[in-house]
Amino acid sequence: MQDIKVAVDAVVFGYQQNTLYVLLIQQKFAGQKAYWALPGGLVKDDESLMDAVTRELKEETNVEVNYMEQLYTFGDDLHRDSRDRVISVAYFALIDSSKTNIKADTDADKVQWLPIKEVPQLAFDHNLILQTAIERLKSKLTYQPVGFDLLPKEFLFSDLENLYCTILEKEIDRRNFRKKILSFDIVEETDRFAEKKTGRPARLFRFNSKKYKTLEKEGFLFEIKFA
Amino acid sequence: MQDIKVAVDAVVFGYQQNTLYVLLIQQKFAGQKAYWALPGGLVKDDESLMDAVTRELKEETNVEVNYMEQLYTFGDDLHRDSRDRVISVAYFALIDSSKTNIKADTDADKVQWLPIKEVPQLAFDHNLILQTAIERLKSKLTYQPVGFDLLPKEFLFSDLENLYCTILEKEIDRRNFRKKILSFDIVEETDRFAEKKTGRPARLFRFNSKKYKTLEKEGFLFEIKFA
DNA sequence: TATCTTTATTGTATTATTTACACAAAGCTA
DNA sequence: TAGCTTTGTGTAAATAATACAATAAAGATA
Repeated sequence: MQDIKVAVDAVVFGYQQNTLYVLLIQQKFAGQKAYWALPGGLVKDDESLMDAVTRELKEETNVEVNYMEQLYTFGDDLHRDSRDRVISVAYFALIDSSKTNIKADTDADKVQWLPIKEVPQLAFDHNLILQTAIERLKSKLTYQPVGFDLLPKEFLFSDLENLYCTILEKEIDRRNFRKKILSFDIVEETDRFAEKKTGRPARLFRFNSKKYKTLEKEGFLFEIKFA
Repeated sequence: MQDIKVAVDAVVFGYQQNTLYVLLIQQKFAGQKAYWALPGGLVKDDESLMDAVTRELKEETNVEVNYMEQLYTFGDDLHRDSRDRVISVAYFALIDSSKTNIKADTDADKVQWLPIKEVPQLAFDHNLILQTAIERLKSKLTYQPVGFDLLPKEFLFSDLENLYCTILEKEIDRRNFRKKILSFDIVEETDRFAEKKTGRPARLFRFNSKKYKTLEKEGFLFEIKFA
């Protein structure tokens, strides 16, 4: 008789002002050291993996994401959870964090966005899961238009550019970047402008995901590379 | 108390003479219709996922692979196995099938290589798993040098070219393909030639995986694209 | 109101990469 | 030795990537 438990965990990324954030929770158990951890939990017998992670996210953080995909299943370390044999199917998710109301702290739980550069030691093997997710994000940014899922519906070109610079940790030539993105014909300008304090007003742009899906079916490949 | 079983399944690809094969098994159970299936089985409480799939492969098919990576975890269809709730962590593997002695058929089991174009309806959701693996193979071929794991240590350039044509289902310009591969400097010629019946003798080549790993660390990217 | 500061926007020349394309070389056979 | 078969090779044209700097728009300031 097999005795292995199945959990799901979610790495939810948010982006704001040149900083990439990850969503973490802290559950308080009497007498135990409280580690920050990825949201997640055990899968119920009658729910799909995807439903399980969606439910846990909602329960623990009140967050509903823009984009989610399976990341990797962690089950090679037999003692990744010191109590039982638990394998975790980890998910990778993106959200426009500016529009999200994360759950307020309760007596039992805390929830927060933490810059990925400031993530401390997490529970279980969650640092490894996070690291895997960061690599996935970096590589996905270059071959799928997932960056838009981290931004508001209408955004500035400079925001998009900074998002790429920040996450990929590279310098980008602004002219070439803009030329490249616009050549894909999946980002369109709106007639609105950002409210800013200083400098020339910046136009707001919008990602046309319908158009992207159409082009994708026709064989179009999104791809961003840098020198 | 959770009641979900954890299985592993392996999609093992082999290649020979312009044909991509997958390794399948058939287990005979009294009174049941016998479907072909991917090799795999339940994970033991004290073994890693990777160990489990390696063990099952050895036991069921006697095969040891050149390359293996986790593919995807199938657990969204609650009835993918009609008996119990089972999630399956699927693996993707490559092998030089010419050098492999697969297990001989027994009273209980059959094992065979089947061309992917001739795969019938399989057990459980194994057709879906296979399809996912084929897509992974196609995409990996273009950005990692995994094709070599399907070929003998020493191979003809025309074999490599045909492998790409066959799997990607595309035409390739021989000169440009050769130029591209050689430009990576990870394939070296040997001083040996193939024994052939007809035509100009063809030189044998070898993939230098150490060199590839070195270059990879320095930031080199393998990439093959076609018009 | 002229000037300064700040950020947004745009184009071109150079270089590198990708593509298209055809004929000679080597061995075998008749 | 003529013909068949498969291997092996180079160049020109087209396309894509890169490097690079001046102008536009608005508000702040003198």
